[in-house]
Amino acid sequence: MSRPLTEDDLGAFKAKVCDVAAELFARNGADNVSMRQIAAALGVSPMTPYRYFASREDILVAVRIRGFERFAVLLEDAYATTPGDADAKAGAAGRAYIDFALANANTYRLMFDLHQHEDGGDSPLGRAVARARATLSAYGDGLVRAGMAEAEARAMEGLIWSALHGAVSLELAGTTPPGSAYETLRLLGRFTARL
Amino acid sequence: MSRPLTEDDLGAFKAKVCDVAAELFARNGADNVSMRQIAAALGVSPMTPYRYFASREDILVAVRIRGFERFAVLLEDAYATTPGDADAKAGAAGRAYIDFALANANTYRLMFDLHQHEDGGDSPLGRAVARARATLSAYGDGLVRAGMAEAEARAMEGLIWSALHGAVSLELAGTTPPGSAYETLRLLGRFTARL
DNA sequence: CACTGTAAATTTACACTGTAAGATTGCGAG
DNA sequence: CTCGCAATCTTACAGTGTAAATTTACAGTG
Repeated sequence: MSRPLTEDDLGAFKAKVCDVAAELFARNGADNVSMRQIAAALGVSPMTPYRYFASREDILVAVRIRGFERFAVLLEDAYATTPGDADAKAGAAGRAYIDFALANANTYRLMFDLHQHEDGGDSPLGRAVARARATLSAYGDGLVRAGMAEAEARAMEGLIWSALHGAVSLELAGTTPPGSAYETLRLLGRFTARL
Repeated sequence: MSRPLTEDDLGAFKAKVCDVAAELFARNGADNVSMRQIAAALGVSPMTPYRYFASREDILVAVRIRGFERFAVLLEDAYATTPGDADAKAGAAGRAYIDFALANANTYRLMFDLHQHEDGGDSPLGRAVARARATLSAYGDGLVRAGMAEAEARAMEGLIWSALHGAVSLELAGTTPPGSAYETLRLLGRFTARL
């Protein structure tokens, strides 16, 4: 092909790799998708993706970021478009959280995979995670405005996130029966309702 | 070697495989340990473990079971030996939970790996998980005795487990900062304290 | 136009994986 | 001692991620 590689074409190809990889990961689980499969689905030779990504892990990171962004949009929408007080909005966001996780199990697994090596947080991935967390922060802001101490409100966010993530993780791992996550959310709503 | 293979010798070798594998998994992470490494650590040829386990996955399951059993003992001990009311005991069990997860990160990851295929629950693994859950059930029993509806008490257990598992998972994945899990436990204790 | 330098893409190759299949070993029974 | 067979070891294969060598095809020059 041609000599230089436009910044745009470069980005476009990277995006295409992400699309194809995300699709394959979602269908088969990230562990069951090889570089050769991704390349084949792109109609390209096995080594070509390496011009655009340093390694397989790099592609995983890129797809994780996409996942967190899609996730963040869903949570933001649920929170913003649901009428009512902060608790009603938070409940809707909670349901959106669980729905996303259960409907996109493999993507959710990939996003929260425990085997990734943590980076400081000031990375593209870190920022995508922060955005997904932001909806929760909006809820915490409301608590602060209602008079709760800042630290307490942030800890409260942590509890909510932990409970949601724990509930869907246990359900996805088959450790708890189907429907458990919703039950946990229901109980969580009871708690948050009384301050 | 000899002709028959005593039931005991068979079990003894399986146990040795588990010991060695658990050690390697804990040190390097399950993904970074190959059959050949396990065999080498046992001083045996690469295919020998296959006389005792059907597959690599089978060894993972066996090690998972051991993990859950060790975990269950810790939780039971913390609950049983801590003086005070049910909340004090539950708090101690919660601390034991977090300590175990953070101190044995790779083992915990293996135990709660999201990529395992769920079996009905009536398997050796299912029973080991149930035993680890039992301490939580003891707490729920106390709630029932104190007048809470059965279903509500069980859901309460689910919430506690979800919050603990979520908190340590997020911390292990580097998604939340160190110490977050303890903070979540603290807040959880505040809630359970007021019924 | 042919020629050439070079970036992109492909092919080849290597070390490694889980594990199926065949070859070897060494003890117990006859 | 000899034979059978269970336990083990060796070999082999299809697959992996990816490094290195090779081919391809265009932009710019004479």
